[in-house]
Formats: sequence, C-alpha cells, structure tokens
Amino acid sequence: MGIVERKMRHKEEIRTGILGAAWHMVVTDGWQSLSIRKIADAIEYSIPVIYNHFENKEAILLEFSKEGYQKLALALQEAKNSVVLPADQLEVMAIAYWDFAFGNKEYYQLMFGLGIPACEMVNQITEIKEMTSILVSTIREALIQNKNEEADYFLKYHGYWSILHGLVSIQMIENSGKTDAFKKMILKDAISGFCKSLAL
Amino acid sequence: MGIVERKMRHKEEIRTGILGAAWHMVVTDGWQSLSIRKIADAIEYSIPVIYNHFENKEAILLEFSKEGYQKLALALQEAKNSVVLPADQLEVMAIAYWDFAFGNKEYYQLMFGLGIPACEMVNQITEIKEMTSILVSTIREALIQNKNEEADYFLKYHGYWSILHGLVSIQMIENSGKTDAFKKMILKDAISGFCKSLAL
DNA sequence: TACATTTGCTAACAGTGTTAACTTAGGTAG
DNA sequence: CTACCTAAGTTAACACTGTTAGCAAATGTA
Repeated sequence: MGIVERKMRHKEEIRTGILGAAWHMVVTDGWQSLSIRKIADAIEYSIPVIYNHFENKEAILLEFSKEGYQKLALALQEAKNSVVLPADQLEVMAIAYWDFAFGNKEYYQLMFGLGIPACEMVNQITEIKEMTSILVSTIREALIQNKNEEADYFLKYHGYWSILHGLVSIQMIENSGKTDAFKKMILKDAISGFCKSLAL
Repeated sequence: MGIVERKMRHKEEIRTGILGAAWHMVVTDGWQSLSIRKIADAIEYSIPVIYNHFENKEAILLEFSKEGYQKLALALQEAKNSVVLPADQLEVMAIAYWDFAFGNKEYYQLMFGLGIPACEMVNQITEIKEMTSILVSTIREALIQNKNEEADYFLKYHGYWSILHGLVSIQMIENSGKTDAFKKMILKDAISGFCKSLAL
C-alpha cells in the first residue's frame, strides 16, 4: 500500500511546482517581482500551502541561490578539467565564470545580492563618470611613468576597479571572521600584483 | 518682501528633512526597510508631501547614491594628491576606496545594488564552499607549478575571485555599449596580469 | 473683501508577506 | 460500516508597502 509514498510524491510535486512557477517568474519578470500570491495563483493552490513547503519567501530564493552555486561549481570544474596546466586552468575557469554569470544572470544576481537599482538607474548617475575619470587618469599616468603607453588604459582601468569592487563586495557579503589587517593584506597583495602588470 | 524666499526656504527645509529622516532610517535599519510612511511620520507631514519633493521612493535612494559617488570621488582625489608617484597613487587610492566602502557601507551597498540576501543568508550556503574549494585548489597548483609556494594561496585566491566578481558585477550594472569581444578582452587582460603575479 | 493658488490632508487603491482559525477530505480503528 | 482523528487546504484577516485622486484650508494677490 504505497499510500504514504503517493502522498510523498504528491507533496514533492507541489514543491517542484512552487519552484517551477517561481523560477518562471524570476526569469520573465526578475526576481524582485516574485510574489507568494502569484506563485499560489500559478500552481492553483491557496497561499498557505506554500508555507508548508518553505519557511518564507527568502527560503525559496535561497534554494535558487544554492542551485546557482552548484551550477557554477560544475561549470568551473568542467573548465578546469579541459586543460592541464594550472595557469591555463585559471584562464579557462575565468571564462567559464564569466559565461556562467552572463548566461545565468538571474542566478548570479541572486547569488551575490546584485541588482536592486535596476541597472537603468545607474546609467543616469553622472557622478559615476566623475569618479571613474579619477581612476582612469591615474592609470594613464602610471602607464606613462612605466613607459608602457601601448597598454590599453581602459583595459587596465577596468581591471583595477574590478579588483577593488570585487574584494569589497565579496568581503561584505562574506563577513567572515577575518581581521581588518588581514583583509587589507589581501587588498595590498592584489593591488601590487596589478601594478606589476602595468610594467612592460 | 522675501515671501517667495521664505517659501523656498521652507520647501528646502522639508526636502532636507525628508533626506535626513530617510538617511537616519537607512543607517539604523538598513535601506531595505526604508518606507515612505515612516519618513512621513518622522518629518510629521502627511505622505503625499514627500511626493511633492521626490517622484518616488527610488528617487530618494538615487539621491543618496549620487552623494555616495561624490564622496567616493573626493576620497580618491584626496588620496591621489597625498603622493606623487602614479604607482603609489594607485595603492593609496585602493586603500581609500576600501576605507570608503567599509566606512560608509550604506552608501556603498546603495551605489552597487548590493546586499539583499542579508549577509547572514550567504553564510548558510554550504554550496559556496564547494565552489571556492575548486578555485583554491587550482591556485595552489599554479603556485606549485611556479615554484612559488611561499606565496599565500589564500591571498591569491581572493584576488582571483575578486577580479572575476568585480568585472562581472560592474559590467552587469553598467550595461554599456561594449561588445562581448571587448568585454572578454578586459577579462583576459586582467587574468593574465593576475597569473603573472603568481610567478616569483 | 473676493478670488486664485499653492499646500497639505484624508482616504482610498492595489499590492506585499505572513498566520490564525476553520473546513473538509483521507485513512484508520472499532 | 460507522466513528474518529489527523493532515491538507481553505478563507479571511493582520500589518505592512508604494502611490494617487480628491478635497479642505491656508496663504498671497487683485
């Protein structure tokens, strides 16, 4: 008598139904417009049913976030396996990382808590340009100083900013037990490595 | 008859009152819990008054975002002025950038749309560790290959990940007119620069 | 004093997440 | 076969959210 089995199966069906409906909404309208009510509507069950499967809305998003990290790990592993030299591996992994992020924007944004101000907003902030111009000019000066004017300053500027922003935002969402001093060591090491890349 | 002046002044007072109350709420409870109603309550005016000064809630946040970019630009400029060599400038600017981000978390999170999943959430995702372990192992292998085992692999791993995440997230919120090919050039340049830093 | 304009308010609309309390259907035991 | 009990699913509400239409009152002008 597979009664409990059937019940389990049914419960699982609802669960996957919730996740399926939720994912569909995330992909079409962005995850900021995900709503419990709309999910309930899509799966043709009442609202509290969803709370039998997930503690709250965040738990649903957390589920996707986990999925995302798994997919990313898989992509990185595959990339790594495709070549043998570690230096080459780092390069193909970088590309795999990039491709994952832009091939799965919804996942990536969820995983790193990115994307509230809806992108369009950011482009309207002229203040950003004022700030980046300071970065750009310094990069150019550094390249001139190094007699390395062939190097594309725009490339380098993006590299510089990325290291900074990447370090900051990862530390911010990680908030691990590292000391401030150690965090700054990471920063200095990354920047000194970058500065070396400015020389010929 | 400074009647219009007085009115202007009064209007300006309300505006700064709105921003002041809003900022206070952002700092104390995080900007996700900012609400028009609570602002109205704080400034002791009714809700629609706020809509006379700002088109919507996002406009208020945009205001802070702009402020943030201005403050960051100022901090970078000051750091730059403190030393003369471009290479040194890049280092002090990096530290200034870092200090700004962590000294003004609210600004930074707003500026880069960071921080929905409330940080605590991210720490509960064990899947992250599975992913990062792949990165770490490859970094270690690369260091061994380069006979540079003294280098701290943890430092390098953070640098590597930061470049990746930084590039991705900045490109994502910028969504400028760059071609995919050019974007990948930025990526490859940054990574090849990083790989050089792994050598002795 | 009469009019016009700005200023601000009340109250509502249309949403959101979440939960208490109830009904009903399903399986179990006498 | 009936009585019971548990679990599934429902309705309806609470307490919020952003936003706006329509109205009242205060203010300055003619």
